[in-house]
Amino acid sequence: MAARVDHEERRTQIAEALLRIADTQGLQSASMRAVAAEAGVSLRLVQYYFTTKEALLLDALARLQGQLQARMNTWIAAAGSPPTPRTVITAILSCIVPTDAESSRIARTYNGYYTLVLSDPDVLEKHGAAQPAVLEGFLAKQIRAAQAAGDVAADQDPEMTAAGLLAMVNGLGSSVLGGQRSGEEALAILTYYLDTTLFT
Amino acid sequence: MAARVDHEERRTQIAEALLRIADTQGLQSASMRAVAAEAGVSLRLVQYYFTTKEALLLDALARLQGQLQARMNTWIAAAGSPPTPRTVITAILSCIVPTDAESSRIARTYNGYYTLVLSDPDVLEKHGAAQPAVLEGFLAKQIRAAQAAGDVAADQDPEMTAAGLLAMVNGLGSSVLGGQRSGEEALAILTYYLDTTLFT
DNA sequence: CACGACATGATACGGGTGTACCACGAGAGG
DNA sequence: CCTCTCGTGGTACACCCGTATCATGTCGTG
Repeated sequence: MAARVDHEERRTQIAEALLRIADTQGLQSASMRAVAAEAGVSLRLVQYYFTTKEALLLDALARLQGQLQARMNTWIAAAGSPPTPRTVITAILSCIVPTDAESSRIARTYNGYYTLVLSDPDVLEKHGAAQPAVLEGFLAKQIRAAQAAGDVAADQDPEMTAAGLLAMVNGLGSSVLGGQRSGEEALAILTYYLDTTLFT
Repeated sequence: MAARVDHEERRTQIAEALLRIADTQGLQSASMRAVAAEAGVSLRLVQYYFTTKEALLLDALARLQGQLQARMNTWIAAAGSPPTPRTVITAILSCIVPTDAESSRIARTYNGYYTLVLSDPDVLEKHGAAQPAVLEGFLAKQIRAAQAAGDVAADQDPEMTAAGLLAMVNGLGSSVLGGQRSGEEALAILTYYLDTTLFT
């Protein structure tokens, strides 16, 4: 009944099902059985390809991270060629705000993982990369470049500004997910800040 | 065995136990049984004073909101007399950032409720007040007053600025809870922004 | 051709969850 | 004094969870 099968393909299929459930019903609803049903396989198979639930969650998180990274690259590339620090900064921040289906999905799911980490910080250690810190560093570097190009006032501290900016985008995302405002409104608030007080 | 008893007192005792668990173990760990044990009463009593779990959650949320409101009032009062728009704005935003035990507790618990709302938006409707919107309005009013006092540049849009500011504080709180930085660092980022680019 | 590893199915186990039900003692109202 | 309601305890029910176990069919390999 069972020929040799591509493990990676199956793992992708199952992990994607997990992410789909996390998007539509929240990460807390992503039980082994629910994932199995969503992926169209038996519960046993989920256990077979990811021995434990934690392993499944960690694997799916890595994929989610990759998806966000890919989205950022796309947005940066689409922002203009050649890319200037200003367009890169705008692209990075704008592509996080949940304005379309994909960014909403990513934001929702990331939030689920965030809550998970809050209740069990060990997960964060088992999962190697500390993505927010490196993103923040990258953003700070771009701000510094923008200062060199004269697009940002020279007396702005790049690290402080990057941290504040990322926090703001994150908070805007939360408000959209919570239904307080639309994605477009959130994007408008971000753009207003960028054009009015960050860039000269 | 049971004399007539003060219902409100018992309800407070139980709801506070719920909030204590939400702080230390996360809202998802606040089961009926866990709350009963924490409050030192039997499971039956939790059912008796709050018929359903949803009612308990809603009641505790209202109390949490009251606590945050009280904290804000205290901080505003402590910020200086007479209060100027500038000190009020600084106080409101600073008292949200999780720098001490109480603000950490409030932030953590609010985040738990936020996640709950994401997976079941009906809860938000049953619970009347939309606190973020009114807080944002109040902040916008203070910014407008600060503009009149010459503390904020006149060409800043008060609503946009208030929304961005609140989002930033919210995002900073998340980063602290997630262990990305300390409360002091977050407060420093906020203060830097306030003193360097919001206030003249 | 046979054997052993791989892939899959069905199901059981122990535990946790919210809610419902039944019983019973103590005090208040007639 | 009797009765009835209030406060409380204990426990049962139905369901969901993650994980473990056993069985079985199919293939690649010797």
